[in-house]
Amino acid sequence: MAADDLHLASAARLRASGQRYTSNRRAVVDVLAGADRPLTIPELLARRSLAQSSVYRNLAVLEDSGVVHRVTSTDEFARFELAEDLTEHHHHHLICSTCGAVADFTVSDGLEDALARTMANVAATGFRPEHHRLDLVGRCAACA
Amino acid sequence: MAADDLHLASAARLRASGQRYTSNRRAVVDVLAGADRPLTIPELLARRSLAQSSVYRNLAVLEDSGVVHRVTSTDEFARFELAEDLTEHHHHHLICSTCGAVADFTVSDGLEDALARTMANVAATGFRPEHHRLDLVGRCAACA
DNA sequence: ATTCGTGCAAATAGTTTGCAGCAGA
DNA sequence: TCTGCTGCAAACTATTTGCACGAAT
Repeated sequence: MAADDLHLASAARLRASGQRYTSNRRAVVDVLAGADRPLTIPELLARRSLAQSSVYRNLAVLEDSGVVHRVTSTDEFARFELAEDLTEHHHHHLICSTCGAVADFTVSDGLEDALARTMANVAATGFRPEHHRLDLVGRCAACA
Repeated sequence: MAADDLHLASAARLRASGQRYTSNRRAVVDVLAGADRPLTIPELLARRSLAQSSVYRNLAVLEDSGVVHRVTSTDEFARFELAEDLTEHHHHHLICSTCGAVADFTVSDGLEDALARTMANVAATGFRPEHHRLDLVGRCAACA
């Protein structure tokens, strides 16, 4: 997706939630769009000088509006990435069990289909699946 | 696995790490063995009256020794369960996106095989997979 | 006797929030 | 103008740690 379309789509989702697409929020989306993996707040602040509290607040707003997605790792930092339907890139995460680093990866369509079938089956138990989370946990190149 | 064998195996793993199997640690293993899902520290404390700091410290020791496993959800609480090779019950988690509740579930052997093949493929990239994590995120019965 | 575990209370750190000033509709 | 965003600093909360005492070898 082109950068302009991304911002247009982000603005639309915020507007749908009664929120504005301010320059700070645009900056957050920009930084996340330029990363090839989910970013922590310190990483985000290192790439764009913003008030920490505004970043926390804006990420919460962006998450509520479905523009960004929160990723959980093994360390104490929350990580954020753009929603998959904005990037049009369904992917999963490699998570380092030692340092908590997160990288993106994809799997075959066949496996994704199998996952989708599994989700449909579980729906019978009273649980309403929204999406799945397939992570590979192990040692990253730096920690191996 | 019988309760006695579980404690025997737990004691052996701790000893291998140069740690003792104290009554507090045994109590933690007991409580986790009696739960059908990962427990938070508050939940653990509610089931057995222990000092909070000891529970945190003992869970860290038990995790290092491979007796318990830490589970991450969407809320701010860490959750703990017995290691799969102690319970002999490979499973995955249903995670509520609203309240963070976690429940266990299993998938077909076919899907597990496909996951194993995927893990083998990713190994080529410099990442050394240790295990996979397949979670279904959605609304639990209480939050639906 | 010496090493390690325990429990209380204090410290730490990621995240959230109150508030006064500013900006956009 | 009026609502809501911003940024600073203070508050909040899960988790960690210092320390003195007790238990185990």
